[in-house]
Amino acid sequence: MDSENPAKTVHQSVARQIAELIESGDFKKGDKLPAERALAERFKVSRSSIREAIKSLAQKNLVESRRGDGTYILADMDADIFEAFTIAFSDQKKRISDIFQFRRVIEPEIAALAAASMDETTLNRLKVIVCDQQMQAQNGENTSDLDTKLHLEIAKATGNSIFPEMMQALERIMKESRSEILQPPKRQQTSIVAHFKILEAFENHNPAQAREAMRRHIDEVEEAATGRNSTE
Amino acid sequence: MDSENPAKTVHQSVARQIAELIESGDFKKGDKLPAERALAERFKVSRSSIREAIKSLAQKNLVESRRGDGTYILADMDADIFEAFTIAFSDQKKRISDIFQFRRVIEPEIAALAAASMDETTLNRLKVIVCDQQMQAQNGENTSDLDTKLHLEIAKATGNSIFPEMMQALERIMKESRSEILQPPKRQQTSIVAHFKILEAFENHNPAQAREAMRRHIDEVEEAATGRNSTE
DNA sequence: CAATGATATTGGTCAGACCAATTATACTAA
DNA sequence: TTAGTATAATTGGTCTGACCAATATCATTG
Repeated sequence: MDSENPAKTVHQSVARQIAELIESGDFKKGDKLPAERALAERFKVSRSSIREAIKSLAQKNLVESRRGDGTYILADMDADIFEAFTIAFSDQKKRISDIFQFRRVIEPEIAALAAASMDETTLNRLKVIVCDQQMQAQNGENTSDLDTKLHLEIAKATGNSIFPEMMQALERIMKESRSEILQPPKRQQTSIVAHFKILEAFENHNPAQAREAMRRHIDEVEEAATGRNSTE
Repeated sequence: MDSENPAKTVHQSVARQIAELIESGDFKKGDKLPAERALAERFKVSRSSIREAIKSLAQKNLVESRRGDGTYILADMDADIFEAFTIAFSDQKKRISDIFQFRRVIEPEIAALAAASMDETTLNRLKVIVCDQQMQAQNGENTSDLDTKLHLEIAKATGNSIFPEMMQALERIMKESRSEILQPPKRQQTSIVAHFKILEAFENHNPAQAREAMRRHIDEVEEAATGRNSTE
């Protein structure tokens, strides 16, 4: 990944060297790092560069500086360091969880409202979408577009134009957060099963059932998105 | 969250100021930030501090520095969310009943989330707002601005920035859609009483209570707005 | 032994200089 | 005129060395 690249700036190089020192066990969690001036001499660079390097590490929550005291190592750099260096977007992670919290609030209610005012033609349209999805999935294609479309159509089914428009806004936000979750086939199938359950609730004109089915669906999707591996 | 803390270092303060500049629209996405030397002069701090501030913003993927070129604004995440909702909402005028249906779905949940994560300083801020509202009402003034502010602050208290951004966008379309509902004094008082009940739920850290209090409040407001009596 | 106060050490900030990459400008040649 | 090129100006990256402010250390004192 990034363990072998030129490190085009000095502080990047230093940050990596410090991380390696920690990783190699020379320094461990809770220890105090050498003073900035000492590190500067040791690495033959200026104190500014040391400071910039430390700042990078601090931003990733790997170390913490205390004025007048020293800089301390927060994390044990086994798996942690890999995570910190590859993720590098703790804000992005927060954003994604925010999005799902929002969806968890809004979408079950949307499903309930849709169930309450569901008519046959609308239901048929939804069925077509899910069936297409099922077929695409069987062909190994990516079904995320249809997934988006389904959620949007459900929002439209509420009869309240605010809901679909909000869904589209949400879609835009998710795209910009570039989470772009590549669903493995198994996840896609799980998702489709959930969709059928939601359709079932619609067919029954049962808002409570729809709400619950959608809630579970969102939870499942979040689980898949937030990285709970998806190994097979 | 972090909008109100001392900023105990210079670069933290500067980073926040720059972030605010971006948020306020003085600088927008894709723009080039002023040169470090210019920023240093503008904020009356050394270039080192500017650099440290920019470094923390860069780590959050808010800006990106290119040597020999400049520092560019990648995104203001919250502005993106607000924009997405604004675009989605601003198509046409919404029916008032749709707006209230939407609020009935979203705001009780927001209140519940806020109650769950309520801290004392936030609660105090809310109390100040409602108290001001009470006083203004007694003077016969219109309190709708404070009302808006309260609902927004509650959304912020969830800690999820999507909610407040959405509320602001919603506020905009409400302003467009409604013909300036002049709340009669009696209605204002009813509203304020409801606000106090919501605060009570917050004080108890009771999400269910907060949800229910907000739900009733929205219903009352809708009743007033859609003209359902408000007789005396 | 506990409280106190001087001193040393540390991270934070500042100033000014130079380096290196990029852009903008002016000039030359086709 | 236009294309290409050398040159200057601007920008972020690095360095140096100094001082500030918070903290820790330790000798002094009661």
